[in-house]
Amino acid sequence: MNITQRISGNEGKTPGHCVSVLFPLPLPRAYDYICHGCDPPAPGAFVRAPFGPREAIGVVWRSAGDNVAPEKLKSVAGVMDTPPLSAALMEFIEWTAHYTMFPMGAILRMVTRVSDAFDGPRMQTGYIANAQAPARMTPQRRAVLNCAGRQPQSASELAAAAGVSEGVVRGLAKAGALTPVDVDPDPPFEPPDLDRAGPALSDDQQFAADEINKVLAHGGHKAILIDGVTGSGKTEVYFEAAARALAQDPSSQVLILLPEIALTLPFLKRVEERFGASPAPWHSDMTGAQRRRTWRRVAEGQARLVVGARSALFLPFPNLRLIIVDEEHDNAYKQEEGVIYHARDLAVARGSLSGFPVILASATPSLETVVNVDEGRYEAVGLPSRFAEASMPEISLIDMREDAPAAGKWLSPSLANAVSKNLSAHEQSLLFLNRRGYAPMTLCRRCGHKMTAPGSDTMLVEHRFDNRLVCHHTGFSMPKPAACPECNAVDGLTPCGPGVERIAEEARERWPGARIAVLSSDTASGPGATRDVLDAMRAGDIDILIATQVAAKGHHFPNLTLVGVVDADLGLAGGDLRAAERTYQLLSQVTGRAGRAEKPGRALLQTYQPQSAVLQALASGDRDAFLAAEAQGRQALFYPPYGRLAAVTLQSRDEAALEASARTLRSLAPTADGVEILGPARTPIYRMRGLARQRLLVKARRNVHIQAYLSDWLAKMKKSSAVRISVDVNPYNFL
DNA sequence: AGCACGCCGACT
DNA sequence: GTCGGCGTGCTC
Repeated sequence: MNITQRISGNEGKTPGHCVSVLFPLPLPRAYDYICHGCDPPAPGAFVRAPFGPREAIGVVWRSAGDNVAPEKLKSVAGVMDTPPLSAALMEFIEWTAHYTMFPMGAILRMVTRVSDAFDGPRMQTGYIANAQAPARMTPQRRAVLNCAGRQPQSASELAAAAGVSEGVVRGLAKAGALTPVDVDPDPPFEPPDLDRAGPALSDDQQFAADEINKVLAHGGHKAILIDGVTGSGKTEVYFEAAARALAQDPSSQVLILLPEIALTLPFLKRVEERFGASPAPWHSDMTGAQRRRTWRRVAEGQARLVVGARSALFLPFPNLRLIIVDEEHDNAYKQEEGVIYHARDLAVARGSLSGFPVILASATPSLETVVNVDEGRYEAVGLPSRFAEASMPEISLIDMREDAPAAGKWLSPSLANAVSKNLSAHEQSLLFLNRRGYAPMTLCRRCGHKMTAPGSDTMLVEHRFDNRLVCHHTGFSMPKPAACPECNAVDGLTPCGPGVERIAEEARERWPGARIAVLSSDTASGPGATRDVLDAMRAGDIDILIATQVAAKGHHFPNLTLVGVVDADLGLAGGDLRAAERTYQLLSQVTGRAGRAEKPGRALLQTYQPQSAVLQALASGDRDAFLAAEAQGRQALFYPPYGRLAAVTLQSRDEAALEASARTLRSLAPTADGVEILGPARTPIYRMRGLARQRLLVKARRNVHIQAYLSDWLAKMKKSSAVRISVDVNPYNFL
């Protein structure tokens, strides 16, 4: 991504006792206020200010907003004691707003979202031991006193530890035998231990770490790719970089970004082992209190090492000095709801704005990143070999046209034989199919009706485990009906195609004695069950694991020697510009699960298009040739990263109005050098939740400021509430 | 995002 | 005659 697209100067000088305040609301600019008497708070300060009929919390912004008659200005109501936002973060907010074309306040809202961060620390009462014995001693009281120490514990903690009720604790406090103290409900994070030596590194790892150290020592911004196959030890290398960045400055902070799904307890444990302290976590299923703790401690600069999912980019770091983006190619970094952004791209922008390095790590780097390396904008260090002599799996293709499964079955004879052999050798197999549920489509044998979600052109997927039909796009679900809702034929509804549950059914039939488990993100019994399956797999208590991509990300199974990909062509079907690249990345990651130190693994890919470039590249292991061919194809068409792309999507309940608006919008498009408009066309999934959608694509040369073009264009369109228009700069999802 | 204002349907 | 539905528009 190109970060030379700077924000046009907003150089307005703030008048003496005026400040402008940006609110975390979807508003494009700041509003001006007076500070009567008091010194105006500095930019970055959190303030309360009247806003319309209510009061809101906002941030003092650098420049005054547009001119409003001074007598109309309201007064700032008060300054919060929350630490102010750093100038670097404010600049990042402005840059992100311009880049994504979302209002500045909407970006600030991502920083502020932590609901009760402003309530301040509501102190809790903790108890510590003192020398005074209570007048009356009881066994319960003795138990509590034995548990109390110099570290304050809450009444409930002490009571639980002593196995008594809280009343006993309170009684002791009243009797003076326990001293109550105020305890911050958000305990500080343990500081990382920077004197702790890291693990011994291999020669390759040491070389890579040294190269990165040179960049860190030099200072300033640089993006560095750590390019290494699965198991080559990228993590240890970037841990060294994190340690170095933390040691350079006692207040510096480091952020490790992971795709949500890879942010697991085992990863946090690895960080803890390396740094002797658990990092501050940030991910979507933290409780309100956990989020507040991380947010506050980051804002204070107390949390120095943060491990988080993409939204951690918007934590209020006062002195962020390094970002590491692990699995940088992962499309989960693209936020598709609310403010649409790509966390990898924003991470690089953040580093560029603040002058610190950004490390990208991947075994299958994105074409964007590879091209940035080739063109000299990014550095790269390679980790060519697997650590501990583990070898790469041998990958072969199964041509399904010649090696066809029996009718109603999905496993070819070759793949089935390979699994059988593995079973008798007491080695584990993984059957991979990136499709949740039992069957991806349900249709009526009598009338041909396809089951779709209400108001949507999305297929309902049968989940036999809980006997429901589920929409994977809208979240809609219903019990599987007995009769076709269209023609009322009983027993006409037929599951079509395979999902993991159906492959499991076939496997259980075929290998009745084998220990078989299914793993997908919606495993009915919840996330605990997922962990149990993963543990069982690692422990060797499962013979055949049938899984979606959840098993591909960040897990290592030591006794897994065979990976069978049930449908290697699946990801190619949609045909968007990144389909081949995505397929390569996913299948390369899955097949990389096979193999261990002493014995190379095997991977078999079932395909109907064995000649396709992706599958040939996977079979030959020639990643760089594949990337080169892919790059050439994109370059010829000026597709990203050789050109810019933006999607303009219109949506409405009213199809006629939608079509008319789309045509009008098209006709208003300014002609500009190096800009091409494609469409309008219906989106591939035309209706979603009752809204019909049309899309225009803007394809521009790299030197075009596509945001400026888009805002000129969209400003000409009078906005209506019936047809909503949204922009996605650099889209990844074309559904 | 809230919250008020405003203009059309079914109630005491 | 009023209560209230949520479309539209503003917030220094």
